[in-house]
Amino acid sequence: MKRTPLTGAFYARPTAEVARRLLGHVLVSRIRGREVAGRIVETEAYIGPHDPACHAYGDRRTARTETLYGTPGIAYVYFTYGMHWCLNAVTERVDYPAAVLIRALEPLAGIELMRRRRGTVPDHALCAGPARLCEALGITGAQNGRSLQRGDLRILRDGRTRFRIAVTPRIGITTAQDWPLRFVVADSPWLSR
DNA sequence: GGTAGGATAAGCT
DNA sequence: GCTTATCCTACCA
Repeated sequence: MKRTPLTGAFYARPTAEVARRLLGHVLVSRIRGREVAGRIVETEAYIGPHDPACHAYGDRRTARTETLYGTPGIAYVYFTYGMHWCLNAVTERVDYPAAVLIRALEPLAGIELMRRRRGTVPDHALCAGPARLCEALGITGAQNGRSLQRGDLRILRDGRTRFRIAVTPRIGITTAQDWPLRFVVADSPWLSR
């Protein structure tokens, strides 16, 4: 079955809606010609200048956050805690800084390569966390600002699977801790926690 | 099963 | 100097 990329219009909508609707679709990495793929099972929304947990809170437009202000459907990849990369899909409209953090995948293809990249971890931890999935897929700052519709990183439509969605507060943040903006495939064994 | 502490650097005040 | 959209290991139960 042929899968096609989610279009720019898919991302040009309210961020929480994009976060919810990304669940079940497939993230494919073809970095350095090697294909690795997983189904998105956990996301979080970071919604613009009025969201205290968003990097662009207060409309802080800097070299780092510039990508968040870009075209919906590009990747925002940032570096944190001195050693980890995290992947987002930019949403809404140009000049409005919002994105969806991809927090966990169900591994679908290239699992041997994921194991080599991740080292000695059980399979359920291969892509269970935003930095873990970036390591498993080979994602770094080289992908920041790149389209998710073509090239090294793509998110492909897949509506075949049915599942229940659960909503919780976001993880690892210190402000706006009660905002229900984390979306998960309920009961998936591949979640970050 | 659980949690505390450390790694390690960009970006901010 | 302090914080951070994290992860791993060590240790305790």
